[in-house]
Amino acid sequence: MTVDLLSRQKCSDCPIRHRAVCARCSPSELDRLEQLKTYKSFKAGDPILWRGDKLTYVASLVQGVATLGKTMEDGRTQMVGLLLPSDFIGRPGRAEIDFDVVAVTDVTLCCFQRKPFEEMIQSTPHIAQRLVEMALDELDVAREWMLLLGRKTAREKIATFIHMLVQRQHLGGVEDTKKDLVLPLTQEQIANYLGLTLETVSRQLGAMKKEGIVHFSDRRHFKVVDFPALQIATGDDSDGGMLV
Amino acid sequence: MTVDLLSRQKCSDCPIRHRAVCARCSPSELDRLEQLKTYKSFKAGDPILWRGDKLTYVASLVQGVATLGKTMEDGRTQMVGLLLPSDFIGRPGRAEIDFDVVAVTDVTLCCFQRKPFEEMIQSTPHIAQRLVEMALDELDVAREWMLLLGRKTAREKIATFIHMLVQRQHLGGVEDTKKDLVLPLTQEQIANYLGLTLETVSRQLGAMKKEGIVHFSDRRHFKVVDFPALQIATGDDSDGGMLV
DNA sequence: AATTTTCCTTGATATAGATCAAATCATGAC
DNA sequence: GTCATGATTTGATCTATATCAAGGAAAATT
Repeated sequence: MTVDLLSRQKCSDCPIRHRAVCARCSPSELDRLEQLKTYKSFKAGDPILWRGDKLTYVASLVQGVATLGKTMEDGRTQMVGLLLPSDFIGRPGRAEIDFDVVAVTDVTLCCFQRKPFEEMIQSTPHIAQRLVEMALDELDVAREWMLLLGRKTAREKIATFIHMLVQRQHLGGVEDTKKDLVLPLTQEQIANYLGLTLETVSRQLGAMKKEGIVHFSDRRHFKVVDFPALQIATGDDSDGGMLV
Repeated sequence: MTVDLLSRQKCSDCPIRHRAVCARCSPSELDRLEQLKTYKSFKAGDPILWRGDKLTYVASLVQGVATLGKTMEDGRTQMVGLLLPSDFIGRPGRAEIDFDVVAVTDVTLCCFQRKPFEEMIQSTPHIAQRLVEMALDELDVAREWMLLLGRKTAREKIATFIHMLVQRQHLGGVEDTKKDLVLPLTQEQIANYLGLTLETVSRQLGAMKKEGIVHFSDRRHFKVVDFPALQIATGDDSDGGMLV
């Protein structure tokens, strides 16, 4: 799901009230949700959920970064999603997940017990509708990533990854182009996200620094210096997927 | 979404009544859906929807096979989904799709105008819930495919693809193992689905024939001779992703 | 400050799968 | 039945990326 930092700002407490389920909630519905709400914290590196875990709650990510990953028996791993603040974890109507959720940085979740949450959905169609939309958004992201994994070159993968970070971290203002962006993952994690090895990630990132497309102030903070070049390097249509 | 051929059999007319939205519909709700229903046919090779098309209807695939695909400017294409009978096309709450839907064989769709369909959802929460479940099912499939595209070898990809066809075409009975299965795609299409080239698909399929894992009676019909070997070749956990 | 650990870089080499090229095989059209 | 068109097979070669290996830089821990 796309982060909508603007709407998140409306609520310093819990973004779920604005983005995930509550955009059209009445005061009484918000009250009910408020009562279900609890918080959980995880340290960087902690597993949040393992594959096969029973899902006893659904949650909204309030702070930090987490990854969704799948691992094969021999250790090969593929990340299948990246969770940033305001993203939603959970499968209403499903008891289990079949991937791991891991905290990359310290993470705070705003949790709702699954059962009462599902009961609430039954009586509030607009929440169910919102959940359909969110699931479809995620599906679009997953499919975009399938194109990346199946057909893009290493360079295009890295460029697309950076481009995505820009999209998800910008508040929309042009001013923000000047601010440093956060690279929330190690290069090994990026590799697992892009279906590459860490060496290839290092080499490609190195090349993009040399070519003056991006600039790193330190390992975790960077700026896009040449945005048009970045966009071209993604291999995507320049129109960004909008209608012709 | 997984094909559920068993439930499809309950209705020779339109599978959507049983699978996609109507499992828990009351007679009056079914009547309303009946009134919205129209059929559309497409010839093999016809585009059903182009990227950027306005979605005026949602639909259930009644007959045939269709693919969801993304194409880059330079012609590289990646399939992001395969539609078999009883699968659902459409994005309630979304006006556009950002991939192409193409009929691989002759296709019959059972269509519902999007607007009235969405209005109906508003008043029937269980349909919305069903749609959430379907979207989450699709998401699981997409993520499984991300692992395949990002980390599996050519051999594992082909084996997984065959394995998936078996899963989706079997009615569940052991007897069916004896019957021939349909390979609905050309090798080029398989390549685009697996992020490979057609030559690699041909070579790997050839090898699996030689090794006696599969047997082709003709180009489009095959049997799995050595199912355990197939399963091992997929690279997946033998427990099939069930809980530990 | 020293030490350990984790992360990143760089080089040399190997290889799976892509690419290029040509037959051969089906299948439907006429 | 012949032709034409697309689908498949097979071989030779190439190349992007993986793999193996080692050193260096930053961050965390003592």
